Amino acid sequence: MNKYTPQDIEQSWYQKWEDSKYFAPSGTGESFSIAIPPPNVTGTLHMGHAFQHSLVDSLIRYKRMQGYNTLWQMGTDHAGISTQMVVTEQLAAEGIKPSDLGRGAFVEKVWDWKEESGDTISKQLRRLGASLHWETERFTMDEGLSKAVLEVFVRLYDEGLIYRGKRLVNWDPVLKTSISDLEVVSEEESGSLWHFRYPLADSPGEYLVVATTRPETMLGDTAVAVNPNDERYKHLVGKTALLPLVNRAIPIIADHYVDQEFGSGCVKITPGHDFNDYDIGRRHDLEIITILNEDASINENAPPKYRGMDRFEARTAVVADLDALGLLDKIEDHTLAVPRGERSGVVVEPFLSDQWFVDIKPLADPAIKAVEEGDIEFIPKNTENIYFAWMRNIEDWCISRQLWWGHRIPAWYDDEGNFYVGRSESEVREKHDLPEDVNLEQDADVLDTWFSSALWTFSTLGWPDKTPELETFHSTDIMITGHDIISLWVSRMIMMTLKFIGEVPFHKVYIHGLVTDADGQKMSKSKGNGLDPLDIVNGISIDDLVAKRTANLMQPRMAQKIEKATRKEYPDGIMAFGTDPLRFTFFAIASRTRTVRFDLKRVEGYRNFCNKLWNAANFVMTHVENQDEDLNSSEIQLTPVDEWITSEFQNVTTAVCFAMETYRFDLAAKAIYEFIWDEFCDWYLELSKPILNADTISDAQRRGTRQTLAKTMEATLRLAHPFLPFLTEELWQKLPESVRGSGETIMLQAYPATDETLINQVAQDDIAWLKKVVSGVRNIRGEMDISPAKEIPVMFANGTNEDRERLDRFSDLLIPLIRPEDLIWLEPGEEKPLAATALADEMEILVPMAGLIDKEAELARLDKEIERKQKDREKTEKKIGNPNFVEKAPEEVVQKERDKLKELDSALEKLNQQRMSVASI
RNA sequence: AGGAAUGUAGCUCAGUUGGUUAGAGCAUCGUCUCGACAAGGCGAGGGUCGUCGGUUCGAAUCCGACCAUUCCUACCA
Repeated sequence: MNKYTPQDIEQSWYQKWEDSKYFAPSGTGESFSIAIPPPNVTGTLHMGHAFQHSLVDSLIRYKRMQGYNTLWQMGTDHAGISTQMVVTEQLAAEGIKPSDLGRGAFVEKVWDWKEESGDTISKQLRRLGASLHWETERFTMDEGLSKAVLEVFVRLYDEGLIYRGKRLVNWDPVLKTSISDLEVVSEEESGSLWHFRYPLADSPGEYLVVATTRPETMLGDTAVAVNPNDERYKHLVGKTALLPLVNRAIPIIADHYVDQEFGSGCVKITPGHDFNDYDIGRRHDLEIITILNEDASINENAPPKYRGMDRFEARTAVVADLDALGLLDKIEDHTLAVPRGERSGVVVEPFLSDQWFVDIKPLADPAIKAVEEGDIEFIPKNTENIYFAWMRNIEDWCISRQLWWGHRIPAWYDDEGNFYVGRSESEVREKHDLPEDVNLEQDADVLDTWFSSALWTFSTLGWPDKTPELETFHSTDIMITGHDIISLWVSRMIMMTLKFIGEVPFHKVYIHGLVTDADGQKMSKSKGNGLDPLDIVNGISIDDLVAKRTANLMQPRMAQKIEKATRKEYPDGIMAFGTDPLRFTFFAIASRTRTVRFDLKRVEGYRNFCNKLWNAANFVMTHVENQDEDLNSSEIQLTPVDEWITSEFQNVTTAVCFAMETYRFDLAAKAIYEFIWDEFCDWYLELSKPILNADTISDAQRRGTRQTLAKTMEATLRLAHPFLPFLTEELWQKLPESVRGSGETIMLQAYPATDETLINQVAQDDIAWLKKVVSGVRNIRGEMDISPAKEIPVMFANGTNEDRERLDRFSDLLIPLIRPEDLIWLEPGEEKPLAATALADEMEILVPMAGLIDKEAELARLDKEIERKQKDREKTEKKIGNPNFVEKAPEEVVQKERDKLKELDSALEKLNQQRMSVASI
């Protein structure tokens, strides 16, 4: 076998698995299903996706091998805003505006783009080894899912849970659509606080001072508010101010919302352009004036001078004009949270418009209850707080978007502005008895993408039809996603699924941490610190990486900085690590923390681990190839070494299964790593060599070890398969059929299960003893700088009968590991030579000093050991000396301490004696 | 402002229901080409478990306060 090169072995297996339809549900056994959090159909895979889907894939493979009827349902969503943006930008590059094309042609273009780029993400998922069921792949805009969306909309409307209304919404003036609260990101930015003087209408010369961060909105002011308890302004409540520039008389009102401490204590009220002001406006029945157009330019409700100006242009003009009138009191520096559209990056405006809403309370209440009562369990538990916090303060959901790409709202308007909701125009006509000569126009808006995603678990299974798939696989078992998705999607799925299916969409929600770079920084395009998972799999040159990170930047001036940082961090680019090492890294870092730092050093470490497994398999192969006679023989005798590794295999199997049942992917990975490297490779393979090679070993024992070697290797590959699918398949296929059976693929073999009868404490104790002896000698060699090649005399003294018996029994195994000149058992009373000493419990291991050992070095080594034991002894003695401890602690704990003290005393005595004799030279 | 989380070796993290000599990987130091593996073997060093209190016979683990860091929600116009 040649070197481990992941690229060579990973490419072909996936194709074979998929062609053989191994990912499809088996149709037998208890069902286990997971719905993929639908990636954007035109998007690309980022580290978060790769992390998430690796976790899911391990679970699915684990359950599939355990015999469950598994379904990992594939699908993508249409990502309304971002997809429309991408296509709009592409058209802009050709000098085409969407309005030039018209709605129908534009939507055609989007479908073209979907066809063109839609398989990127699928290819990427395949490269990661994701065992998704592709044959039933769904898309939120496909016919079936669109039917589900229609059905849900109409039913909710008929029940009065969807309504249309004029409300203040977050408005993106570039995309010219409403967006949800969750699509708005507010970050602190430095700005100014302008203080303006508003003259009082009835008292010439007197004025109020109001402060604002958005001067241009004053054009839409309809009141000034003060706190009712504010002594400074009490006398003004009920009076009128004269709005400068506009010359509108506006009332001075009292409202508890006003903070007396902030600014002047007077607040200008603009109900048309501020959410808080809107609420105040409703409380006080104020006029609502909209002064902006859809693109955030000033409209005809403002004085002629400002009409047509952009909002920021108007800001400057308003400030200048007020200053000229002597009404600018002062300007202060002020940091404020500026709301920007997540997609467009522009400042979002509160904007009054006609929108469709879901009356959310009736849906939210049962959804809250489902989690409270444990029908849905969040993992880790505390992430349910995010859910509860959102759900308990939930506001009606604005579901309409002023876009062309998406599910068009199924409402039709007649010429009088009456609207009718139904599954189609003809249904509407029939239902409302509208003859053909009544003109009907469908609502131009589309639905929020999350409206269709909310139906995901059941719409992908065929709803509204009653399909066998729905029957078998719903509710799904678990949803694995990030914490930012809880409000966006998880909550909406729970609400919609409870409403329409009457069951939960999933029983568990596993929330994974956010993948950051090695410094804990969120990966982002603008920071230029993002990694493409496939670049780690396939490798990338430094020039390509720099090009990728600096292309299409929103702030092109960052390019230089990004390039410098990138060249510093990856001077040679990224080497091709392969999928398995990348996946294993994801499992290893999937602990219960909020953020997981991703460090390529870890991938390198797990690549080394894969290499280790590869080489171990290589070794096993040389001992099982063409050995069918031995492998098939029933005349075998198992040595304690074989019984021990078999016993250890049961332990690791228990640990991995427990970890998977509790979604501790990190602990599963750790258990596998330690078993393979620290037990199987470091000890078992080494111990098997003398058995397989020595003449003194019986044929039956040799066969026993050969079979154990083969069986353990084969079972270990199955144990590791959900985590390292490609490597394990490759190695498993190489094993002879007499070892692995005649199955076609490892991914459909049975997952190992613990066999309690194979746990062998005696064998484990034997090997623990053997390890102690070997480690003792190795320690002396290492500390004394004795070459491993040099054969040294090794003596044993003061041992028990059991020690002596074990020494006899295991000397053949010990010899190759410790390379002694000879092994000598000293009888009690027999004189001990001056020697370096190690202890294996009671037994002393002696390496005579003559010509080998440096006196000072040995004294130092002994002192270190004595000091360590002395410290431990003091602690133990103190415990036992405490009458409260002896009285109150459980008997077994006290006894343990007593035994420990005895052992330490005996060890110390030996070490001190040894020290004296060495010192006396 | 409200809510939450985290603080363990130089770095990144494990540490189940309180009882281990507090562990691992990476990094560091020493050493070795011994027929699976230098992407390796063997050996070693490195920690007052953020600080101070409390509960307990016993605390990294439970409770409180404080300090530090991070995130989320709502924002003061």
